[in-house]
This record gives sequence, structure tokens and C-alpha cells, in this order.
Amino acid sequence: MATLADVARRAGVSPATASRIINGSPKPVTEALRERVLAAVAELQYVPNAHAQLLARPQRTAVGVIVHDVSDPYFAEITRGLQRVATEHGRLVIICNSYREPDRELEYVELLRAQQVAAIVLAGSGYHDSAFTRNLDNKLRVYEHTGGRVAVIGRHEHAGHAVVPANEMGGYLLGEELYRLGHRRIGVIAGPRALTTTTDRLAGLRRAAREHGRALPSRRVAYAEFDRDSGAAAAADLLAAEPGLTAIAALNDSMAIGALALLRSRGVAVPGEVSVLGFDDMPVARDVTPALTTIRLPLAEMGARAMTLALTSSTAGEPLVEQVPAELIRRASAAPPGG
Amino acid sequence: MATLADVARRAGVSPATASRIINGSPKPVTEALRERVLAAVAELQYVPNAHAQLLARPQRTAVGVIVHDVSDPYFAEITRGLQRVATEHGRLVIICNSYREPDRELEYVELLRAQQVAAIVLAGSGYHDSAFTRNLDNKLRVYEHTGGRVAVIGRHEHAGHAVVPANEMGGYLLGEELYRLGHRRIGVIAGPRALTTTTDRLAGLRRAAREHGRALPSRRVAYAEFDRDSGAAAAADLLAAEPGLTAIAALNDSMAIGALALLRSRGVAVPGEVSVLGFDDMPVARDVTPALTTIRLPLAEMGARAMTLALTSSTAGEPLVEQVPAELIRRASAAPPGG
DNA sequence: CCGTGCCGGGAAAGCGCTTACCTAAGGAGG
DNA sequence: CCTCCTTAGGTAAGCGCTTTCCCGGCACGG
Repeated sequence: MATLADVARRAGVSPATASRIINGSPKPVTEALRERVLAAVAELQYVPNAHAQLLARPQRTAVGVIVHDVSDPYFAEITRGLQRVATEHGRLVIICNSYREPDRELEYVELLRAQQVAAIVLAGSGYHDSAFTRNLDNKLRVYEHTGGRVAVIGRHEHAGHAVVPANEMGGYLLGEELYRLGHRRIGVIAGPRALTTTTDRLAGLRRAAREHGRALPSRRVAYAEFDRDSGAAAAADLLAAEPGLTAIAALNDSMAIGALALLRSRGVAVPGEVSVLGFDDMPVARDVTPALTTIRLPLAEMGARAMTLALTSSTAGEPLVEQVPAELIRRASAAPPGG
Repeated sequence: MATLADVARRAGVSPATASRIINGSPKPVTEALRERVLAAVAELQYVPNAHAQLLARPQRTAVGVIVHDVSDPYFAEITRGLQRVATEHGRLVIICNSYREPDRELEYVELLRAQQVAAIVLAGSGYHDSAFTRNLDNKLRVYEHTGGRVAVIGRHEHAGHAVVPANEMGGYLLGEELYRLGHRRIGVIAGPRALTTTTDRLAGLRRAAREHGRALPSRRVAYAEFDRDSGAAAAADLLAAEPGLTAIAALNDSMAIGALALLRSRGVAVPGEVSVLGFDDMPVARDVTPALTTIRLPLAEMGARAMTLALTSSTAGEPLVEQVPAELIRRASAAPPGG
């Protein structure tokens, strides 16, 4: 691997001069030298060692992103937004998948700190584990304390700026739509219990139920893993526990799609016999049949806003919290019961 | 930011000793000192500067991945496989999106080289631009020359090991199925002309046509961008140019889904009036209606194999080329014409 | 013709860490 | 009891780069 010293030697100049030419430093340099150095760079295929540069001039350039799983469309969309903004700012993005393991999240914060990233963006639901939460929060604060910036998406109990989707309100809108359509026997496919996203969305649904003088008995709530297959299994459980269900609300689109698949395999008409509703409005929601009625969250935009917060807004003073509204998208998968 | 010197000072030892304790070096150290140092680490929330470590001990630990776009399900799946293997090897992954711009790919190779990554994995189709290809190849060779490892997915004209999906054969299988079902007026939605993936898949389709004594006139081939919306537009063009089409073969699933959406919006029955076939077997292929008949490529496995090649196989000697078979998956979207 | 100022370029320090090498102290062997 | 080896720990060099500081040479003004 060619080093700066190699280049300098070859061009017959000092490393200092070579460095100045390569980095376009303000210090003026004779044209002849410039050309010699540039030629040497080309001949040796020299690329500066980014680590050495970072060490010498502690100007952090990369940003870290911790998500549950990039290949999950929910995070893929968020990541797209994050990447776009990061690229606009000339930042390199290091993506870490926690695969929903809190401990791995902790490790990654440490690792990103070691990498001297300029900012850390944490995307994805928080956990109902106060020891863990405190631990994470502590690590983030330490990181912020040393000049790092942090933004979180979908959590609010942490250090740093936050972009929080209206999960509770989304759940409420879902419930409202269901009651408006006339459903009374509603099953819910919830996400993992440990996630605050699950709790928040469920709370919204419960609020809507209460306002209509009803409740959500626990036999009508099945917990799944936020993925398609466990969503299908949960739908089966729900149907077994409560054969008269006229609607199933899933707390994300993947599980709704799983429910759709199960219903189709059993020959149950959607929305004729059972309506199915999702949450998130992932791109595929409009392509399944029937197209999914769901709650839209502007995922890519949430990512973009979080990255913007992390990169541009001051770290001093109160952390900013940006609320992101949820919106009901009516498509074909929900209709009045028995119709 | 606390440094090793801070820790050493606080523990009353030399930086050397502190380093040895923190990194668990083989050199024996008294228990009392060990505890003091560890305590200092905890108190100062010390995290070693990864760049300084890398500089001092040139042991490359990160690996770079260049894809067209992670949020595209095709790459999301591949990336999942890549990540899994990388994590098993304790490697950090830096993901770069080229957004299908060759120049950006070039830049990223440079950037990853600067980051001293242990390996670079390039995923996604190659381009029909020999100047660019030579350029890229050259950069990769230079990188390999300095001890870097490279693996490419879906290209073969390059330095480094390769995992190549049977694109031509997949196209052939698609064609065979179409002719077997009895289709004769077949429209094709191709991907970007500049991509070798497009050419290869199309070539397979053409071979099947030839074997059945037919050709693929250019008015029956529409070029799109490998995404859903341009796929829908291409389907519309195809229908306009050739109203009697009984089948549309799309060269990836996203475009097939776009075609499905267009057909549905026009009230055209699939597969009753027009059959639709896809390529890749992305996860959503089974969830659209009708479920997509498509060519399966084991995407995640391709990613895993590429990362394995990059991380474990020798860089000396001939680069390895691993062929990945394509497989026809029959679902509901293709049927005999007119029935 | 000399002093002053400016400007292009080099020497060297230092970023935070690892590690080869060295040293002082203690124990074993003669 | 002295020498020599072992061992725990420290000293310092150096990884590849940037940047401050300095120096020599030139042009200019007096």
C-alpha cells in the first residue's frame, strides 16, 4: 500500500507539500510541484489512509445507524431517507443490524463510538426494559458528552433528538375506522410485547374501543413477531379463539400480509367475511390483494429528518422532539362487516 | 474523549500496561493492576479509538459492500446474507449505495480502500460500458494487490471471486414455461439496457424462443428501470404496441408487480387474459394476487457465499467463480392463454 | 547596496495506540 | 553469597497523516 511518504519521495518533495497538494490546502504551491505530485499519486494509485487522516485531523466524517434489520422493508425505507441526507452532507454511513437484541444495540453504540462517528442514529422501537433503557441512555449521554450527536427514531426516553411517529394516534385511527365501518368483534395482531411500539399502537386501539364503550379482551389480542409468518400464525390463533371475528387489525403491514395469506389459504373472503388492516403503509401494501387499508407513516421522511437533526441541529440545550403524524389510508381490505 | 493515557494515569500505570490489560495481551499482568486499570476504564467510560488502533496494528476489520440500493428488496435480501456471514466473522459492514451510477461505484471503491477494509463485495449487475468496466477492474486489482480481497455478485468480468446467478438459464426457463403453456404472443419488460443482467436474462428468453422456432421482435420488448412504476408504464406500452399479448414476462419481480397493478387497474384478468411472470422470487412474490410465477434466485444465500469467499478463500491463484442455479417457481400468475 | 517583508517549501511534532525492547527486582542454582 | 535467568512493568519507536513553525530566497523600497 503506497503511503504519502512514497508519493513525496517519488515526486521529490516533502510529505508536507504532498499532503498540501493532495488535500488542496490553502497554502499556495508552485504549479510544477503540483503536477509532479499528482502524477506520482496516479502512478502509485495512492489513496490516503482514512484512519491516519482521522487521527491527525480529528474531523469526524462517518455517521452510524443502528436499526433492527435493514432488510425489513420498514427499516429499508427509513434507511433510504437516512442515507439520502447523509450522502447530501458527504457522510459515510455505517449500518448496524441489532436484530432486535438489546444487548447488540449496546455493543454497537460502543463500536460506533470507537469508530469516531460524528453521529449515531438509532431507529426502531424502544424496549420495555428499564435497566436496558437506562444503560443505553447512559452510553448515549457519554457519547454526546464527547461531542457526538445522537438522534433516535420512534423512541423518546433517550438522550439526543427524536423523531417520533404518532403510534398511539395511528392505533386510534385504526380503531376509529373499524368502529365507523361497524365492526364489533375485532381481533388484533400485536407485535412483540417488549417493544414500546406495540404498546403505543395497542393503547390507541384501546382508546378508540373505550370511546365506543367497548373493550379489547385479551383473547382477541395475539402477539407475534412483526413478521409475515408469525402474523399468519397469530391470525390462525385469533380465528380459533374467536370464530366470529369480522376484522383483524395487525400492528404492522408484514403481519397483515401474513394474515391475508392465511385467510386466502382458508378461503375466507377479504374484506367480505373478514376485514384486514395494517400499519406503516410499506410500499407493498398497495400491491397485495386486496390492497391493504393501513396507517401511513412517512418512513423515508422520518429517516431523513432524523439524519438532519443529527447532522445539523445544535447539541446544546433541550433535545428536539419532532412528532410525525399518522394518516389512515383507505384501500380495499376493509369494509363493513358482512358486506 | 478519554484516551488510553488518561486511563493509565488514573490507574497509575504506563500506557503500555493499560493497553495490554485492555486488549488481553498474552503478557502476564498482576491482578491488582488489572483491577485498577479496569476500574479506571469504567470510571472514564473509555472506549479505544478504533482509528488509532488500526493505525498501530494494521489489522483490517471492516468489510465494504457496494450495492445499487439497499432498500430494494433484491439487494436487501443479498445484504441480509452478507451481513450474517460478516457478523459471524466479527466483521463490521460498511454499506454503500451506488444508486446505479457507475461513477459512484468507482468512488466507493476508493473510499473503502481508504477505510482499509479487509474486503469489498460488489453486488448487482455489471454495466455494458467497457471503459468503465476496465476502470473498475483496474481499481479492484490495485486493491487486491495491496492485500484486499474482493468478491462480486452477478458479474464475472472482474478481479476477485464471483458468485454468478444463472441469469441466462433463468431467462430460458421463463421462456420454456411460456411456450410450454402455449403462449406465442409474449411481451417482455426488460431492465435497463446498460446492465448485463438485462442482457443475460433476455438472451435466455431469446434462446427459448429460437428453440421453438420463434423470435422476439423488438416491439415486444419494453425497457424499464427494474422498479415497480416503470414496470407498470412498460406494461402499458407493450399493450399499446401489441394488443393481442397473452403473456408478459418481466425481468424482475418489482416490474412484474407493476405490470400486475396496471393490468388490474384496466380490469384485465390475470392469468385469464394475460399471464404475468417475474424474476428473482423476492419475498413479496407470493403475496401479490395472483401470486407470481417467477424464477427463484437464492438471494440471501448468494450474499452469504460472496461474503464467505471474500473472507475465507485465498486471494492467490485463479479467482473462484461459483454458479448459482435458477429455478422456476410456478404460482398462480401464469396459465395457458385464453383459459 | 542593504534591510525588510513576503512567500514557497521543509522539518518536526503530535494525533492515540501497540509492541519490541529494555530494565529492575526477585528467585534459583552454583 | 554472587551470578544469571526469569518476570513484571516501563520506555520509546512508529503506524500515516496534518499542520504549525521555521528558514532560505526573492523582490521591493529606501
